[in-house]
Amino acid sequence: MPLNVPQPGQPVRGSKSGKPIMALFDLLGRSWALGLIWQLALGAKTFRHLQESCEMVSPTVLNKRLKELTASGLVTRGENGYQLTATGSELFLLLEPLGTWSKKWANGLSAKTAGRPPVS
Amino acid sequence: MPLNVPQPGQPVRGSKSGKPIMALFDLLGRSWALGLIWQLALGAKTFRHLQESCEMVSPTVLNKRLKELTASGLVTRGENGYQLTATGSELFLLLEPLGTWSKKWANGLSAKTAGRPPVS
DNA sequence: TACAACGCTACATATACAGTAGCAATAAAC
DNA sequence: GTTTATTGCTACTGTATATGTAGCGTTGTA
Repeated sequence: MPLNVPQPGQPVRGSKSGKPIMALFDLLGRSWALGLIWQLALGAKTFRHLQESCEMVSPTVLNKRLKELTASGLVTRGENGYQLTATGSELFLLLEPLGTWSKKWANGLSAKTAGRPPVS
Repeated sequence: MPLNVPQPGQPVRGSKSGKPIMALFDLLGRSWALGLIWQLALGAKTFRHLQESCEMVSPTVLNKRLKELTASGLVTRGENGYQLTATGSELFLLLEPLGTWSKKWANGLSAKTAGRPPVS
């Protein structure tokens, strides 16, 4: 079972060039990768706890993602389970603004689809 | 062919709650979604031009992603082809920092794997 | 020695994506 | 008016990726 972690410098899914941003997008563009980082940012969690907080993730994929994220230096394994590395936390800081943005986005969308006025 | 666009408020892949951030992660965590936004941020492009700049995307998926992103209000179709909406550009602004971060990340990784010192 | 929690692995099934071919529509050129 | 070119797709097949469920081996606890 090859791990096939997208690594900057070599071709990745969606790019022959291997530009870092493409490698990153490949890594993050896999099911539950972003969600995992989000969950782990809340604190260290065990494998089973991650399964619970991510209700719909299969152990197969969870294990795969964790290995990939570990190989990419974003996640590590401490005493309390899996947790973000310094690099991982750094990435999370960049992702964090998406949280509030997504709420605005949600309001705008529901306003369109349901005819409700947007909440500012 | 149902479109199945992740929409905040209803269950999405990876979350029964339908929290906006989860819907967003579902949307962005599909192959080429992030890459497309990145490409379109450089300017409006036609379907074929997108195919070229995204060398490894199949027309099937490209069409699907474009429809999803359009339904999500991030992309629209103008005279010069597909382009980001105001909302889409807003999202891109949040994603942009990932570009420079990914380079640092790449350096850190190659330093580990190849024994080279990290470039600061 | 029973029990419970943990970190997985195995397997079957379903969904998503890649890769290639080609069609219908539009436009311009001959 | 019929070639030729470009565009925006759709259809189809094969492969990769993800889900869903069951359960094994290990570790700790009582």
